Amino acid sequence: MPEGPSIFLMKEQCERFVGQTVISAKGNAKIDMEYFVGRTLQEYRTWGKQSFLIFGDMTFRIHLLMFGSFSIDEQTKPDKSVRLHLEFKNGDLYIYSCSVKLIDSQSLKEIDWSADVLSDDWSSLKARKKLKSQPEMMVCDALLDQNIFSGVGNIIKNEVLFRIEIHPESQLGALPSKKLTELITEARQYSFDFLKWKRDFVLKKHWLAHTKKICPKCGEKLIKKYCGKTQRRSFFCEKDQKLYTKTKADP
DNA sequence: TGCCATGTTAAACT
DNA sequence: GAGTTTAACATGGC
Repeated sequence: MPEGPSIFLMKEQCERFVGQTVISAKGNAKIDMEYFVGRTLQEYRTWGKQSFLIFGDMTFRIHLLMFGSFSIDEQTKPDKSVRLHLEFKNGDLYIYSCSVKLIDSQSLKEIDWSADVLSDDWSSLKARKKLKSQPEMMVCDALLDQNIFSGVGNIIKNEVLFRIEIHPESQLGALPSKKLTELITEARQYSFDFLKWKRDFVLKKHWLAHTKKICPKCGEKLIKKYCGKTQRRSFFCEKDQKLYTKTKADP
């Protein structure tokens, strides 16, 4: 469920609750549910994989982590597993196995909204600056860095690197300028492709590298390796994806 | 049954 | 204290 585009789709479905007043708030999230009863959902905003339900001074911050899910109107899981259930006049929102935090709405101002790859405010220039400032960093880690590419997850990472033919363990500082541009452009572009395919329930069949065994370009075996500081699995083709490194490997 | 995975955070270490 | 490693959490599919 939860890479940025999935959260974006969730927002689309939840926007019907904006302007609505909470009739009841329940669930096993460790927060003061009563605070929201009688209050109106003023805005529903997302930043990468995070969702913000804004109620005046306070905001629910929801993160679906790896296994989170939601449903609208119909409770789809056992009652005790509902993390958050908001009842509105025009429907019900149920959210499961996620992280729910209550935050001060003021803190939203500190978020760099331009880092969200799906946002209209996305700034490729800022992304470039952030990437430039960490030349030692591996591209596989950079793509998963939510401060740089908010919303990008492991699937998008693998597909982007395959598309632009860069080895996941390449270092940012060693990338030619043109490749750096491709990295930034494609991180956003693939996220929109992901969104489109996810909307039509055809995402998986468009995967070229992620979870695949054979390279669709050259037919060679794909490598599966846990790369970088993030130690997330990477699927890549040693033949088609070039390794750019500046510093020598271990002495 | 056991393992793994679209993710993050906090505690426990060096 | 900084930086790093480990553990924890939660669910569904193979």
